[in-house]
Amino acid sequence: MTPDQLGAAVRAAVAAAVEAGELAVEVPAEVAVERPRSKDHGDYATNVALKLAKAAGRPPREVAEVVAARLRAADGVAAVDVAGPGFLNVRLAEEALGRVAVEVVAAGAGYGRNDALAGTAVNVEFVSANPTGPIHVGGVRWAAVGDALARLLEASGARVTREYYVNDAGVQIDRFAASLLAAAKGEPTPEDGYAGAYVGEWAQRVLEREPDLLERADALERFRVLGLQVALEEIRGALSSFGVDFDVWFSELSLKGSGAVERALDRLREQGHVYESDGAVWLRTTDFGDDKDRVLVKSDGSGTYFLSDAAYYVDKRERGFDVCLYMLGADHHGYVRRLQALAACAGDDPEKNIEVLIGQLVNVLKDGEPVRMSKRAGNILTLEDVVELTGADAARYTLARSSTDSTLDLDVDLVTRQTSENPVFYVQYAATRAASILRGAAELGIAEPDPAEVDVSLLAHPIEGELLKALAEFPHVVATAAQLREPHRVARYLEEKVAKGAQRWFDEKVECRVLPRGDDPVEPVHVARLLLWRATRTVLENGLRLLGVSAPERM
RNA sequence: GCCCCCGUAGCUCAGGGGAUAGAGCACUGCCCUCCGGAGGCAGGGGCGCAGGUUCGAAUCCUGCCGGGGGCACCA
Repeated sequence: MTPDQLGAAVRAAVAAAVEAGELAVEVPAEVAVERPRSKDHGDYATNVALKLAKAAGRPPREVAEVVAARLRAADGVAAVDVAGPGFLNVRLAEEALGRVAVEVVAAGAGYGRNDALAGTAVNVEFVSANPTGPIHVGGVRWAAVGDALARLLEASGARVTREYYVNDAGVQIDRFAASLLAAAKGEPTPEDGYAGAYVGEWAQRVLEREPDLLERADALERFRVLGLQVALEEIRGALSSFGVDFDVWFSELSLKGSGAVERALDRLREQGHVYESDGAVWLRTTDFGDDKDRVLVKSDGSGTYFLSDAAYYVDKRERGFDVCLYMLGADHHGYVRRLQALAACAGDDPEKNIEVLIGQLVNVLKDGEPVRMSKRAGNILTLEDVVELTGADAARYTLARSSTDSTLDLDVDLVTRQTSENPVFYVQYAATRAASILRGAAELGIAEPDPAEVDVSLLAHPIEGELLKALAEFPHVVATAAQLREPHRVARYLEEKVAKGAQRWFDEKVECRVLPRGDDPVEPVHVARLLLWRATRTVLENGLRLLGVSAPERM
């Protein structure tokens, strides 16, 4: 029985009590069921009585007794105690716990999914680094977290589009083109130009396409066009080898040709938040909490970057997305309010249609010293560098296992060391161990059982119970992580609950052995444990998949 | 000056109002040594400070202190 299933039973108990006139409250839409820290407090606990006491006008413990009386009759519940200020501590029947393993194996790759976002189209825009150089380590964090979040939203039933906004319209592209041209000619980097070693390499790639380029009058323009192509190929390839594939590469430049800018201006005017002042066209974002109004069209007639933002947002909504998710670095936090105000100015609900997530920066440490990252200076740590140092799995896991609210110290030396100090190895190793045992069973000729025919009440060891409860939490972890946009919750759960539980169980080599020794016969308990190992492997696979990390058969 | 994030164990970090605040690394002592020793168990040590809300605060609110990032008719 999972926490959510028990929650439903608790609600039913409350509803029955209300029906019988024992409680005068509204049945809550959701009740919190969690695993108590102390083993003395049963398998699961709920604070429902504490929450209902005020509305019921009665002491919490009294409410608890009423609910407990009903809950004791629920299927799979062995005992219910009222404890402390009014907690309900529930002990499950062994069989009810064992059924978790059956459910997990029966659901397979689908275990953990939910349909909370069914019918919702979500646009997840992330990375979107300037196409003037390789993806640097800050972008790598978003690649790892953004893709994991996209996977989580999909696991919650959403229709997700991964989108990369290509800033191909600004003066930085002029500088980029000029830098490539200078490098191709063997001239020094122009002032404000890009100076990394990659500039020379990419300039060569452009020349390979059009060898006579340097003699042509439109050389600079060609370097702009072809340089952008080379940059995008590089970026796309690097991200793809990182396991991140975007559905849409959206060109900022294309907004101008498509009429999207005009449509956005029309829509904003219709909503009545556009005005002219000092010869410029402004959007009155202060109507919706921004600290100042923003210019859309400058007094010289050209559009601002914010105008592109507006056109891009309106375009996304026109493409049918219910939720437009933006993942930005901390250096863009000032955009949050104006983007939300923009959505409101367009007549949308800034609480629903737009979400801006801010991720703190990554500090890269090497030899205990911070590594300065700068595209302009060229001393950069790129996505490829990180993958080369750690492997894609370790990098993705490490970057996705911390809250994006925290600045992350990525210690190159530590991540380079491929030891158990890196948590991904711990989790992957548990998955590998599960695979190894399943393989061993196959080699002994023990077939994996039909889940429905296993006597799961044989999984009676306390450590087996702990592991079963850990597996039962997975759907709730997935739903919560998706709802809060916090993929790191999945990683922490895998580490602390599943991998840990599996390792502890494995260590009970005498009492919880899976494979019979020597010529010992295969008994039902062995089969039941085999099922639990399969369930464990399934949750580790499903969880790692959500993070874009592999679950190897062997390491 | 204003805005955003952070402050939890020696270090790196979890903790979406609940019971005795958790992991990993490091340190100390054990266990398994024949399903993979890349493992397990135990111990020491912690919520920046001050108020407030609440039956209950690491969590929510206010102020202060400390660290990081940011303010544009740049892109």
